[in-house]
Amino acid sequence: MNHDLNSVKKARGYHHGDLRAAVIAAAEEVIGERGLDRFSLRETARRAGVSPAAPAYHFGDARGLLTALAADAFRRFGDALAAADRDGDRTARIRAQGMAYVGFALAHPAKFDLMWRYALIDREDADYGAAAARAFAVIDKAVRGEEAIARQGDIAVAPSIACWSMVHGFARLALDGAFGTNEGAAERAAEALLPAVLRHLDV
Amino acid sequence: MNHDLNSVKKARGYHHGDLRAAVIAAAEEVIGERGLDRFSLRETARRAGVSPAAPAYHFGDARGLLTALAADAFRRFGDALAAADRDGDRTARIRAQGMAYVGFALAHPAKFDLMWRYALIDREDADYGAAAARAFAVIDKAVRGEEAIARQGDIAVAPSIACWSMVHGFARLALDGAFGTNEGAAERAAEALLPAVLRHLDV
DNA sequence: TGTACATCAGTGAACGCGCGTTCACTGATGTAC
DNA sequence: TGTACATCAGTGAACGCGCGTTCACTGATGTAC
Repeated sequence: MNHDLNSVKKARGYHHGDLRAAVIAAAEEVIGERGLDRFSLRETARRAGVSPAAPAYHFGDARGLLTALAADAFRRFGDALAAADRDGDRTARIRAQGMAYVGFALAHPAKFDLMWRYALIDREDADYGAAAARAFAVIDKAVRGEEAIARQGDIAVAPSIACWSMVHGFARLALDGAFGTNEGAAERAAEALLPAVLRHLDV
Repeated sequence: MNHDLNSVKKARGYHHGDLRAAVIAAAEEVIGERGLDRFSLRETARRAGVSPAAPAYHFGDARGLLTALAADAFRRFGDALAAADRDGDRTARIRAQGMAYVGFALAHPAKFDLMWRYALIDREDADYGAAAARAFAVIDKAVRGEEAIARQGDIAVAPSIACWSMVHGFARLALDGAFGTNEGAAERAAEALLPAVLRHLDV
């Protein structure tokens, strides 16, 4: 267990062991602490304990690193949505997923920012695109159901987009302080307001 | 007519005439062309034809300028929402306003970004806060109606938040390329998809 | 099992950049008498 | 109406900063024989 951490700590010198993963983790730490707008590749390298040029070997440039991190974030996001899609009637499933959507955004604000900040990432990246598409597929499956998707295709996607829009908008507004800027205000708003808000979604 | 432009062009030298407005306009131009992430105070000063230190006289620092610009943007945004709130039944009014909401975001993407990017602005600024609050009040009035607001207060604000969340989320997703990244894809999505999406809002 | 050599995965110094802000200054304007 | 003087609204050079990237290099590892 904890193989990664050990290899990271021990294998000092020219060969790090798993620098790629270590740099991703460091980048996550940096944007988590300083916010996405103050991300820096040099600071990330510093935290990973390597020279400023080291990340380039694995990611090419800063954009490449952030794209990899965004893809990773989208995968975890999709997993969180899928995990929330448990048994129950359709309405309950959709609401549970909506709560999970907003919950992820509030728990990982900088990551959530990054996932959508196209100025900083390579939106043509296949890995990123696949992870993002999969997350939406999880929503679409809960809202329309697999048979309906197979039967209707993309034509009748409006209900899923409506659901997506509502939870995405709520999450963004909460993160952007629309429901208060005090410590924990967003979380309290999500708890107090989101269930009532989701009742106005008719799909 | 066109007094501003003339005074700007003629009054070269130590006294500009209306540098405050000129700097705001230049900043708007900069973020419109380069995107909010590449805003720069020096570039703004360059475009306004003044020294890099000039904006400080009116705005203190870069954050002060962006805050003033964001407040300005929120005022116009509120105006656009209010202008869309014409006669018709309640549902039609709400939908018209939703279209106006998304329309503004797509027409002024950088401004819309700025309005919510509080890493860059002073969220405690009274002018900004008032302009933002007024925009939401316009939505709330259309969704709940004036008497209901007076009667219920903030307790029953959920329908308005639901509406706000849905249109805000749709706008952000469209801007962030969720409906396609080609030229005009966001606009086409708004036209083709948004009316159908708004039908799933039950307030 | 030992050795030569290619390749991998880094180092760290250096480059040039544009940035936000400061500072001492000064030309233009407005006001009091 | 004229003049002294305070205040306003800028100038422009300079400072120091951290940044992303490049470059020549080198130690560690893996492979072929």
